[in-house]
Amino acid sequence: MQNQNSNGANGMPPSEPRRLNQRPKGTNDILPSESHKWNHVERIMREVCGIFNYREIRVPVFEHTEVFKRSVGDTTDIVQKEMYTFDDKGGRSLTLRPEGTAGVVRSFIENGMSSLPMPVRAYYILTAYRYENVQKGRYREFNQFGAEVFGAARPDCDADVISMAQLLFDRLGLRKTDLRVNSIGCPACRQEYGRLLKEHLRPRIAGMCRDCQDRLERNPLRILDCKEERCREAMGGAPMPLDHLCGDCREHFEGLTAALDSLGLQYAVDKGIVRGLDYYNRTVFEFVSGNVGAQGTICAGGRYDGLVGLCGGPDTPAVGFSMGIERLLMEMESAGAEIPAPPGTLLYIVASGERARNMLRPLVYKLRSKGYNVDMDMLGRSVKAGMKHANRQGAAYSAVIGDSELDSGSASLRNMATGEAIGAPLADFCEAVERLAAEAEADASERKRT
RNA sequence: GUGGAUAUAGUUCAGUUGGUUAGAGCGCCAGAUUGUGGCUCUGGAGGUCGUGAGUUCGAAUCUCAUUAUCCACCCCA
Repeated sequence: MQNQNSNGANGMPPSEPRRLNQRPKGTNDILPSESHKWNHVERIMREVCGIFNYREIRVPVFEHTEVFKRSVGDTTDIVQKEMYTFDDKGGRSLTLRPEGTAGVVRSFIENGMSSLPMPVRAYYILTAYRYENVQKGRYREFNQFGAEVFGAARPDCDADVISMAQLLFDRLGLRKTDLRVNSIGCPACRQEYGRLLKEHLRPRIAGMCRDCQDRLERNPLRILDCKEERCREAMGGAPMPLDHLCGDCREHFEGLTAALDSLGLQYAVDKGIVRGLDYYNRTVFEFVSGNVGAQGTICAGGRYDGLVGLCGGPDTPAVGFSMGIERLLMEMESAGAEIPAPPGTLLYIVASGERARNMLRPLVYKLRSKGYNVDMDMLGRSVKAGMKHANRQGAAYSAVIGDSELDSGSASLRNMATGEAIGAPLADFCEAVERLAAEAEADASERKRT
């Protein structure tokens, strides 16, 4: 068969020119027109974390593959089929982080943080990577915000962590997030529970889906999470982890609910919540909302008392959560949460003629170095087109400065909202602009108060 | 890994039973008598119709493959 075109032949991946301007599947550009939303959300996260005495931790985008295998769990889908794993040129197996906790725990151990005064509180805002099929609220590169507390075993601490997530939602304007809590017990009660569950399932397993048949031996807890109708039916009357906790775990869970009650937090006990990562024990919780398509879980967390020890550190209790920022933003969008607009242009100057441009260049820079958002024409547009651009850019004020202003030594500052213009001698133009800025600020804070 | 839908300008979309030079709104650029925005009017730029093959005298339109996007399952934030 003849093929004169070397690009895009049958079965070939997209041709090179096409790849050059197409982002990889499951990645997103955060455009200049929307980055202020991210900045807003991240700013509030940092504020709330500050209030709760968390400090930011930044960990590498990639780790030794073992770090994730060990902590996330060898049998999980994440490790088995979703990790971006590669060998570097030195033959080391590295993996792009599929979540945040593993790297934080590694760092906690490596940097001897267990000898710091407890509890150690840390938060992170990072990207994570999972090779999955893309759908609404689920991407291959995604952003996570998370918080971890090390060294506090009491259930109050679980409630403390949950209350931080709640305050964050409040401050982001999310009123309708449902908190669900559960306990999946410790390894001891889980072993006992696993036996009971298998007993319940053995006579019914034949009628259940393939996945659940596999799960029976590998990870029976996951069967609780299955959405297949026939499996849910078979699970009717099945024992639930929460009903078969050991004494200590029971006490811990009661301590948690008591603490949540005392904080006045609304929650529902949901015996069906399990976690997809192996490291959790005892407390697990989720914040759920219905506006992100099928991906309703906006925040998920729980306790992972065994993880630090499992990764080679001293036994250290820990709790934490993480949330997907993309999902959070979708949720805010549909909840109509207010997101403040980015700061706009105070003054846009239309420069007419080379003489004016030369005079204005340092003037604009001087105003900018004082902190004012002042802009001038960069394209040599006509006065009319320049005004049009000032309007589109949302400038509060505009000024036209050309030969006649230079000759008369005076320009006028035009209020773009009202159309009125006030005179400003070029000799103290900066002072006039500063006065306008002060007024605009006063107006803004006035408006905020009412 | 599985299933469904979709792919035409920067963007949102039209495009008849296959027929000549593929259109519109918005956006962008420019103009509507001297150097002043928003409204209106006029003009302009911008498209190998996702890619590759096939059927046909002729394909944006029909067939197949492929890639991508969206949604759902699985799983998860």
